[in-house]
Amino acid sequence: MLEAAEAVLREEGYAMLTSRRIANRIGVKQQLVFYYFRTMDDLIVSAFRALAKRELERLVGALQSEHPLHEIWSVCINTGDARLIAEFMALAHRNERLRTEVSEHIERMRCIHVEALAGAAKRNKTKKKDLGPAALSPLALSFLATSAALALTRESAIGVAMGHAEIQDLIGQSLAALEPDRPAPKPRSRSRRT
Amino acid sequence: MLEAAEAVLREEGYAMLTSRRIANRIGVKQQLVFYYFRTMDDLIVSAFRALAKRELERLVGALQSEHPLHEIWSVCINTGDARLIAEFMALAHRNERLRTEVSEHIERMRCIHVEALAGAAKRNKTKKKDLGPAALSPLALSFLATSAALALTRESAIGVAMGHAEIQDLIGQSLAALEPDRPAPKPRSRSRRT
DNA sequence: GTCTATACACCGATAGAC
DNA sequence: GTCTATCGGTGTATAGAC
Repeated sequence: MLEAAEAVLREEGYAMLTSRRIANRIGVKQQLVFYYFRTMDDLIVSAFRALAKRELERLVGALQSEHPLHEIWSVCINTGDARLIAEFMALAHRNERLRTEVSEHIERMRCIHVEALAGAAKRNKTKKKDLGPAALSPLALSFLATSAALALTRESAIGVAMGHAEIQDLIGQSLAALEPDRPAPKPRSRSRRT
Repeated sequence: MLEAAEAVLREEGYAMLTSRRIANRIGVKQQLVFYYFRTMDDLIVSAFRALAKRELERLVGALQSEHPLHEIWSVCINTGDARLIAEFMALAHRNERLRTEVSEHIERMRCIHVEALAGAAKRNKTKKKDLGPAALSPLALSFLATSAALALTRESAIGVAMGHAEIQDLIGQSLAALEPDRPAPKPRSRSRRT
């Protein structure tokens, strides 16, 4: 049922997140939604909690990989699509409980990023001067990287690509500098400049 | 009328952007909305166009100031609040005409940013090595700065501040490096770390 | 231009049978 | 747990008088 809610949110937007549509999607009656969730607000908060839990699990999974920084970036850039995030953000502005959930989730994720970056920096105290733009504090780096990842997915979703290739290259180089035991340097297909 | 629509969008979200609410706000009957705009979709597109025009005018105004880069950053960071942007982004995912308007607006703004940064870089070819993280291509710099500005306002709107002070410092230093004829180096009030 | 009147669909939520 | 029945409210949109 939360899956159905998430699908409606992603595909049709929060204005269409109604008890009837959710019920239809799983083949039950509309009133049953109010048996499991007292109000639509409760449902929304639960749906976000499920999404946040999933994302957190992906992130801790990435931490245990051989190249955690590369994995974390992959999680950021392949995050549940931009539409869903946009819907939850818009909802969070007017739903106090959701707002709290979202901000706590962001802070939790950022803490994990910072720890991973700090760990990589410690393992990497040799020749600091070759890091280039990656020579920032873990906190600043985490913020910039997640901002860029969100902007990349958001703009891709609406058909903007200007500068994306440059940013992908930049991130790739920074990752290689921070986590040098290279995991297959795949050749980059240069997307067109706009 | 477009002002009323924007106010509803900002304050109540796109689900509440109805002909009745807009009409109420300006003291007319609901049906009059459909006299000026054939459908609600038309109204939404017109409302975004008005916002985009306003933003563009602010930006070209900033270009003519004495410290264009500092002014442009000020425009980015004081952009129409995060809620409104979130609503238009969510709408753009399911409204083809709005999607086109939004992506064209983003590209237009980015082009202007790039030109301003390229101009500053040309005026600034002395000692490139002190630029720090600001020694990136104009395109990459523009992308990172706007991403960061959006993330700062978005997170502030929902009560997240982790890392914001660091990023503001970083931007401030980069601006000072790129546009050194200093415009009153105001002392930064250090916000609490979270 | 602005209004009245109106059609018709959908919404959240409750009460109560099975 | 899932259903039927039902409430009052709100939505987009059209037709037509003034």
